[in-house]
Amino acid sequence: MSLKSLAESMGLSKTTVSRALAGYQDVAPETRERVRLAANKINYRPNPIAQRLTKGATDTVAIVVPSTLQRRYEPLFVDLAASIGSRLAEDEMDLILTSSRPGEPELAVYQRLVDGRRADAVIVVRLRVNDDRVAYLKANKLPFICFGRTDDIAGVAYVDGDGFGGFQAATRHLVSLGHRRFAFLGGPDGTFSSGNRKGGYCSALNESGLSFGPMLEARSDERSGAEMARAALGSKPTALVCATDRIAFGALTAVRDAGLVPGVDVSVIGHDNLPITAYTDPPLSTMELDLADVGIRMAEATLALIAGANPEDHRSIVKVTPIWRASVGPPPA
Amino acid sequence: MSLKSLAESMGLSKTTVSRALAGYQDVAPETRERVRLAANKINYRPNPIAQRLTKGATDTVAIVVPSTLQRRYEPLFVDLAASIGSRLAEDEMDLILTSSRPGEPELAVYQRLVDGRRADAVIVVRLRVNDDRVAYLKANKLPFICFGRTDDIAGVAYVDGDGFGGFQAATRHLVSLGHRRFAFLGGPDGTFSSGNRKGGYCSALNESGLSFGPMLEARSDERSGAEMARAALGSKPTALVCATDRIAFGALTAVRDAGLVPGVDVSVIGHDNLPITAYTDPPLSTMELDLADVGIRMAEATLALIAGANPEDHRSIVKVTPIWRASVGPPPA
DNA sequence: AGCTCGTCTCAAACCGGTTTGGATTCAATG
DNA sequence: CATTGAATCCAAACCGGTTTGAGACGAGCT
Repeated sequence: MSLKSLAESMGLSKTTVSRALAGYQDVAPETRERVRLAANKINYRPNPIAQRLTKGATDTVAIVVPSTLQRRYEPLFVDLAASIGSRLAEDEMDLILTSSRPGEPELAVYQRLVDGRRADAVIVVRLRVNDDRVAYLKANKLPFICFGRTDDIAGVAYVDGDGFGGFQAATRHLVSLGHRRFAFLGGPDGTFSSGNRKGGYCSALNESGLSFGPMLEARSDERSGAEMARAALGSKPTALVCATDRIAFGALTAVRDAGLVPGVDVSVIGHDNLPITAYTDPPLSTMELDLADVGIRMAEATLALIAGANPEDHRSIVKVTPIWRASVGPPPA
Repeated sequence: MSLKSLAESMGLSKTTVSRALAGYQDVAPETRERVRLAANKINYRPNPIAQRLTKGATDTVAIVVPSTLQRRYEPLFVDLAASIGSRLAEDEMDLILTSSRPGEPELAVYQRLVDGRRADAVIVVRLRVNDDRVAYLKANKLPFICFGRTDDIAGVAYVDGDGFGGFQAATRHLVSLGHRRFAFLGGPDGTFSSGNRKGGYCSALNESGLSFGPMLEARSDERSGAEMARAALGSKPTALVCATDRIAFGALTAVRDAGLVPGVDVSVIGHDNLPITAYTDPPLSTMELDLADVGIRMAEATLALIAGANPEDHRSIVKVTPIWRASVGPPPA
């Protein structure tokens, strides 16, 4: 079971057995092979805890579930986490999932991670424009990587979807279909992604000389989507560009409630390509970001950071692809 | 930083400092207090890895993301995991998220956990009637707890939603509304939860002397829900009882595609109370299971198991509450 | 004074690995 | 034959804690 007992049973020292298994050259090839066979036979695996103690590392990366006051519901979070985790596992690293206790501020989780020395690096999601978590981690020199960007990106590594490009392309397409009156329904004010998506939206309207129309911001759930849509419909837009699918779901409801037909009277597009988008009435246009790809990139960047890489060398922007469905059509005549 | 340096800086031995912080009585009260203050001042935290090494435990619980060949999308998984994790954190335990690598059988993940000695206990979700993971964990004596039940529950601990009770109550209600022709759209054949829900459905129909109607089983996603509904509509049911919300979403689409009005011509009910259910057209009736509660129960059971408790003493069934919305109404005249 | 007992403290061993710095053996070299 | 050096192997130290077993000291008792 233990290195010691294995060594004793072979009449060798712990040192030799350890080095044999690690493949060092200063062990006779014949001995190396003998040790390997014996280790294999009893299915020996070095105790990871002991290895970590000597290495002085935890071989662990933490990902923090964003806390929301309400229900946490983050449908795509697992996809991302699972992808990160399975890439990390290839390097014998564990991914731990941490979340704030009820009522506890989110930053407290990061504090626990820092001074409990429970992880070699942290993954931060749902970035805000001005993010205290980023500042805290930077100050405490714990390597971290963001899913999403933030305002002060000096010295930070990130992987992000190209929200700007996605929303720009989508909005251009709506313009080309003939839409002239738009509204943007965004996520929470401070989140970077929502601002970024809004940027792409504005940019496309700008180049066509069209006015931005109402640009609202609230929570990124269905309820808030419905409320924003209700407010926006006052200015008779023919297209609602929504920062997330959940907002778009709410918008669909509001459009119907106003006696209008989504996809005919008012076009709606979201972002995330949740599986259900293909099954709403009408099916929702949306944008897709390959989270498996994002996860792998994040995991690899994390490994590099732990190895001492410069965070600024580990940034990437992943393409966002619009998916057109019946919730978008030409504006009514 | 380390116990040793703290001890030296105070002119005490490691032993005394360690015992003082642990609150042993054989340290002079005055010394104990002095040590506590000094430790506090430099914000000392014992290195968890070192503690684990002596304790011979990993202080870690693993939860395995169920692998599906397709996209993993498990919208409520995070809610459960976050709840488990935050309860475990209160006892200084970490929750690690593991998932199979692409193409790897799910059981391999459990094997890695067992012989890599990376966790003190495992959480198993998405139980199958006949579950090789359960058998494997039992055989290898790694404590585990299931979210859901399985066929051979001897020696296993579980927390599960009362799918039987929920579907029974819901079906009774449909009967009382006047429905007489039903269909059940289930999840994958081998999953316990789907079978259990079907059981509740059958039981309610049985007691009213009604026939079960078509009972289908396939994947629990929207697409498969649509296909099953299409097939079931052949026998002109007035109510579709669906094992999950995602199946129900697909069913709503199929009903509309057949030129029928959901909630008027055909009632539909799902299970999970995904946030979007309140925003479909019509809003979807569903059933709710309090996952925060489930998570806490599971975490506490896990802690007990690790402490050596008998698994069979740690089983609970959590209430499932139907939520009635416009997708359910009386049958057409 | 000699003994016992309680109180407080600490050196050393241990957990299970890795790494350092020899030690031993033997063949090749001068 | 003495030296050098390569090839092997290993004892001991280390990572940072916890626990065991014992020692030092003073008070209380005979």
